[in-house]
Amino acid sequence: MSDLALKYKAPRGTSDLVYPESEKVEGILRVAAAELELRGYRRISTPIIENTDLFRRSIGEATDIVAKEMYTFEDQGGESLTLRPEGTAPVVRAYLERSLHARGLPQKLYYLGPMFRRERPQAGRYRQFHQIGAEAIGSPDPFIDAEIISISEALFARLGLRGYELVVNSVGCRECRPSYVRMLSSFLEGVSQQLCDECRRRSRENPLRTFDCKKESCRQALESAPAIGEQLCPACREHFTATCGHLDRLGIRFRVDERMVRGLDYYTNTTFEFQFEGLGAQNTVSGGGRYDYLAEQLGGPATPGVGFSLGIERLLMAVDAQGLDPFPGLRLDVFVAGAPGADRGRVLDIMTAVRNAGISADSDFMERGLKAQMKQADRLDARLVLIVGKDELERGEVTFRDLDQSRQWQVSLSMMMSELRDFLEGVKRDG
RNA sequence: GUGGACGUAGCUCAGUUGGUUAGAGCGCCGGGUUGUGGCCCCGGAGGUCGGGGGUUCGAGUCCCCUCGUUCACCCCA
Repeated sequence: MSDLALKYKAPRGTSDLVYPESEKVEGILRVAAAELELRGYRRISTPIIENTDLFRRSIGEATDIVAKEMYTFEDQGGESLTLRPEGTAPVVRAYLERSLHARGLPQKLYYLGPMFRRERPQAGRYRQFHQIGAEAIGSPDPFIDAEIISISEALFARLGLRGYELVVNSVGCRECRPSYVRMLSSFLEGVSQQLCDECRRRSRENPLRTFDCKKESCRQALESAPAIGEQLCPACREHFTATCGHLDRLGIRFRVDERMVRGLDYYTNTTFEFQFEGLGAQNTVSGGGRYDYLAEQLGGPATPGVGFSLGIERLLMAVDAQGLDPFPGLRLDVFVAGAPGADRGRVLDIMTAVRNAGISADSDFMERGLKAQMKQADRLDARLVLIVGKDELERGEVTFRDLDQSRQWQVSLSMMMSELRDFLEGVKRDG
């Protein structure tokens, strides 16, 4: 295969997840799901494709995601479908479509799976990436904002992660945000001479975005820009204060950054991000916020909601960067090796018996010699090798070989299964 | 979409001012042990030097194009 240029490769920005990394990811997802379920969140799986309009309406026509990053296609029936670029809109759509409100409020749902955005890949950014996220739909209570925020924090703690910062902000509601944006716009007009071209464009199209310009000149020009905190209406201010208070009560450290902007249009009130050190330019591992008008925008009744989503690849980058290895790869319990002269059928019988007892077992499928089989067992990191040879079979025994200790002993076939169980229990107890 | 860096065996990389059979380590396969892994020794397989074009007597080495990877911008998980 190496003499020909490979014809097919994973599409740009996508990748294959192969063991042991696949097992590590599986482990992380299990812990994440456990943290969610611990808090009463239930799993929801929505389709990977949705009607294109769902995303246009919810995320916002002017956002980069909708304007240039969606994988959109027309199916044979002429319907415009899009590979989901994010998880919240589909969940809210499902909530409305399936009348989940009838099952009690709030509906606490979590999801897990691939998302698609057509961007230029770079560290921590892929065209197909994976998120685990949760939505609490139906409650305006700041307690639930704090709960949503706390989930990522709990997961990071479980994985032993450090070196991150939680940044929170409030972007107000449909009453106070527009007047703030107008105020900011007129401020930006005043300083437009000092802004870069990019920021001048942003001042027109999405004034809040000027805050994330990295150029020193722009940052200086924005020093005296009006802050949203002072412009929030009393209700929003109260909501934000309460949310922060609840975070304090939960013992979660955070920083309020009134200039933090998030990319989706549907956010209201609370927004937040967990940013990590040492991950390169894409350092937001988890983020989210409140979206109190989203349900109505999708044609449903006014329904408040809050949620977050967390990037699995970025989480994994952080885990690796910090040298953590919370989920080592799978280990095989038993390798059944056939020594020369042994009936391979008997080897198969033994392997099958072991597997039927719920103990993982593998054997040789390359018709190799014993030496090569031992090597294979070592490579599979087997806890134990059962050597089945002519001598053993004549005596009605098998040889047990402990690869870690380099010890071996004989066991009669009748005692094999119980000896096996004892051995495995022993190694597992000793670690 | 824009910019930079890089593309030599499965992996990590060497390859002198262009010089003619393209190397190493690791990995893989086999042997050294008539039935035994990890260490050691020996052998083997595996590369049209990303692809195409050009310059040259001669190009992995120079030039152009192209594809890919990667980092950054934009933006976001």
